[in-house]
Amino acid sequence: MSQSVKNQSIEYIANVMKTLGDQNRLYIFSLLSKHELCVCEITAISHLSQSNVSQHLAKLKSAGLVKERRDAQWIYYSLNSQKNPVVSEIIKLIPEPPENIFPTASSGNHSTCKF
Amino acid sequence: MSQSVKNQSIEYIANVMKTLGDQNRLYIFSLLSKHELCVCEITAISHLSQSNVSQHLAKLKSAGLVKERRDAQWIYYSLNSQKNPVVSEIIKLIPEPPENIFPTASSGNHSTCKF
DNA sequence: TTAGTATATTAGAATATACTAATAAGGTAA
DNA sequence: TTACCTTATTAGTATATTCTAATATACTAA
Repeated sequence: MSQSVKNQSIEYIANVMKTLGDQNRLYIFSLLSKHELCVCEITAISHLSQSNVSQHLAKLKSAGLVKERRDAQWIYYSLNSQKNPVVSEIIKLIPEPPENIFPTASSGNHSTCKF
Repeated sequence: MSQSVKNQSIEYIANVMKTLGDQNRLYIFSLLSKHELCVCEITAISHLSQSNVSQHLAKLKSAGLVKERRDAQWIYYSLNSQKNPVVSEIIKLIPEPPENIFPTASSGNHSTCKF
């Protein structure tokens, strides 16, 4: 914890809590705590609609909790742990998703998104 | 951390986050992290209505975050740190309220609630 | 008992949220 | 270019939330 979490304003912490206070968003956050994932992978794992996943990711991003990286058609999301000290503290609070729900390396070549 | 926070279900953690994802409730939670307070004290410090404070406290209690203790007319609320391992983890995330907003011991004799 | 104080509950209005369906936008590859 | 894939955005609906105002409940003390 290089920069103290406690230096954040209560307004910001409340916004983080509100953002993660939705079951589906917290679940997406927990997925990203284990692996960087593209939107279609999250959509497949979560059984939410693509539109819904996209909207949840936008809120997570707006709260400074995730970052994105484009690779061809795919946009990969991951937690913003490096820049945001709150993220690593939150990770300690949430249960880890089972590893077997994630696509395997062999299935993840993205010739087409079949997840 | 005698009992691990990570053993809690993601549904429960989401509900805790949702409960604390309101600025006013998070503020009340932060007040209680420093002092046990009765409803009229919280009402005075927070500048919220008595009804509103009561409703927020009911939600905090329903989420297992606070407990109450009656003393004559007054009901004192405090954090449920002993029974709920999540509480002490959350405390680490939130900024501390300034000490000078709390009623002093001399003003707190409750001959009438003048806070 | 009655009056007064502290807290909880209810009803209702205004606002915010999550979701679906449809469409737009950005990129790839033939 | 066109067809296709991935992601984002928009509009609209259903539901949830926060707050105020009014009232009810619980306790104390005269």
